[in-house]
Amino acid sequence: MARRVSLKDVATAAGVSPTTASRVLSGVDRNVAPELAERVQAATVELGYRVNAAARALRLQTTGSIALVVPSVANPYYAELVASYSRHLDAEGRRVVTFDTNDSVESERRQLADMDRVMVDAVLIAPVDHEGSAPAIAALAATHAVVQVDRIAAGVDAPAVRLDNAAGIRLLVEHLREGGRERIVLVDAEPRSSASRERAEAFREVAGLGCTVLQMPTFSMHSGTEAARILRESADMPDAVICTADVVSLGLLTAFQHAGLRVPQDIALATFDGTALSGVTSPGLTTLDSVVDEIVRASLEIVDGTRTTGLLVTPRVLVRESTGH
Amino acid sequence: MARRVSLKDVATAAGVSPTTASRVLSGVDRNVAPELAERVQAATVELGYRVNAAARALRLQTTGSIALVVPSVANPYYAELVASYSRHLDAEGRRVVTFDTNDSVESERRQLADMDRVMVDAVLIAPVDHEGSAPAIAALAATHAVVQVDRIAAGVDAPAVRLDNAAGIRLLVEHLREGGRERIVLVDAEPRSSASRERAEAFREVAGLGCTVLQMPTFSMHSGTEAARILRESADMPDAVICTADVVSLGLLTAFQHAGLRVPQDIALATFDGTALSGVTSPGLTTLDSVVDEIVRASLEIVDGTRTTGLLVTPRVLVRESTGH
DNA sequence: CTGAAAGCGCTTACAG
DNA sequence: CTGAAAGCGCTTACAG
Repeated sequence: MARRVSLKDVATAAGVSPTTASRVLSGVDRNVAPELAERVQAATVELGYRVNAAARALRLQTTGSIALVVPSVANPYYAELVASYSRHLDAEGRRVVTFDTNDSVESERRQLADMDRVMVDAVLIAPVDHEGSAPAIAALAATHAVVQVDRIAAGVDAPAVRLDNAAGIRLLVEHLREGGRERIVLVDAEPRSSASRERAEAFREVAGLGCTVLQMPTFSMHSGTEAARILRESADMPDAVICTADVVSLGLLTAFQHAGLRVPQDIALATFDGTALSGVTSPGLTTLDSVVDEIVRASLEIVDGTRTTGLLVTPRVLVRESTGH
Repeated sequence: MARRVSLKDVATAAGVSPTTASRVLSGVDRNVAPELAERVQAATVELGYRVNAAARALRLQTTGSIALVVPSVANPYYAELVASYSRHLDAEGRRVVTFDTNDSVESERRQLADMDRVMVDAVLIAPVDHEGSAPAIAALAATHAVVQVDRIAAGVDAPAVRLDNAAGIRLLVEHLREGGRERIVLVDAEPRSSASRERAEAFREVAGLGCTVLQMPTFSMHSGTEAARILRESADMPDAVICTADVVSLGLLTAFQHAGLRVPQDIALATFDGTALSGVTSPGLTTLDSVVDEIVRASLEIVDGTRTTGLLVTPRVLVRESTGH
């Protein structure tokens, strides 16, 4: 790869000024003689010219790129979030660049501090830890356009778009009770995120005696199989489980089935994210319907300035076989 | 957000030249009087200065960022690939920006054409389609540093780092035969990628009568449950299945267990990627050991110029309970 | 040890 | 319709 071809090279080859070449290629100013335009196009192809992103961004003061910072792209919920942003932005020639904080406050801090090195117009972030994530996000928000998605960090002055987790818990508990389930366990991650905290609090309020919260280290299939083991070894098995991440539900389900437990006959299982995963297991999993598209839409409106306030999305239950009455 | 604070603002506030301010902040030239350095640091904090990525990249002609273009971050195999690149690059102050082509040649083409708009030093790509992906990748390779990872596109002149898929198939078939399995089915995606083709070809060569290939549209849990349904409805059930993606294996496993089939007693199951997923199911899945780290290491060496040729990684079998003899 | 000046590669207001 | 010139915000070779 020799020195990269610049716009000047193209202009020289086409026998026009860089101004004219730029006008042709950026497609902004259509007032160029057709013949010149053609020569510029030809030279572009001939030389294999590609615009320099840094120069363009420096001049335009905008990049068309948005950063999305999530705890784990391996979590299907966040994978679907990424995919939805891609779809929405692709359609208008913009793009999302994804950063995985690996569920680590330290990694998140490092990557946010490093955000200067990436050209983005805004940063969308799902904070790892309600308190621990706050300083780095607040610092970033002082100089960048920041929107909190799915979760919030304590006291950060940036709009937030997320699910009403407490309402979600109340809806699922209600649904399970209507099916006659009384001994419900909530399986969640350790309450580091705002979302986990809100759910645990709501669950403790609404669930009565015999309802407990089981907190696993992370959202993973492994947490699901571990939770299944713990539940089966406990003195009194619950008659229903709510898992707050589809990937955890999956681990629970395979472990239950491996142990010969029938879902929903022996134990009901409800999940939370509503990713595609929840619909393709056997049996299908009752879940809160996915709000990924609402989150994406509202957060992009904030980025684009057509919306100024955050949004708390109200959940709905999507009933499938796993909680069959 | 008012006008962004520039280096010049910091310099003015600190009463030094932009040259000196730059020397302090870029940390390159330590020959600055301690007192001046201190004033610059103070002004930086005071004003909330953050370097402009575009200006820096334009001047330095390098960004420290690498693009990784994968078919689906929702696939745990690619999620682990992303995570591994992040780990390796983070350690040296560089970063990976991830692009999801959504298993679509059209989306891949669009995003590669759009790569000009993102500042990256190199592009690592796992092509969606052996033939269909070739033109866009070849065009990109003419102007960018490109490395093909995990898969290749036909006739593209860019180094490739990937698993020896044929060898992997041969090893797994051999392992299953040693356990007395004779009627083996290979469950793979439609042979659009180079990897799927290599596997199908190797399987047809090594597997005998009664061994068939079942090709599903995509790598997903849903493909796994569908495959299970198809196999159970077929006239003669196999006694072993090789799934070429862990996420497909997972779908198969839950569907088998839901149907009351025991793994491995009734049917053996081997998988391919060796992601964390394969180790946390019940039973654990026999798999090829993960080669993600080898792929990451070699591909980064190529990017950094300490390696010039591609690499075909030789697989190893990791035996777990799902193929128990 | 410090700073004035050049230049990375674009785009666009301005003059013609 | 076209082009010369300015300037986006940095970094560094050069001169002092």
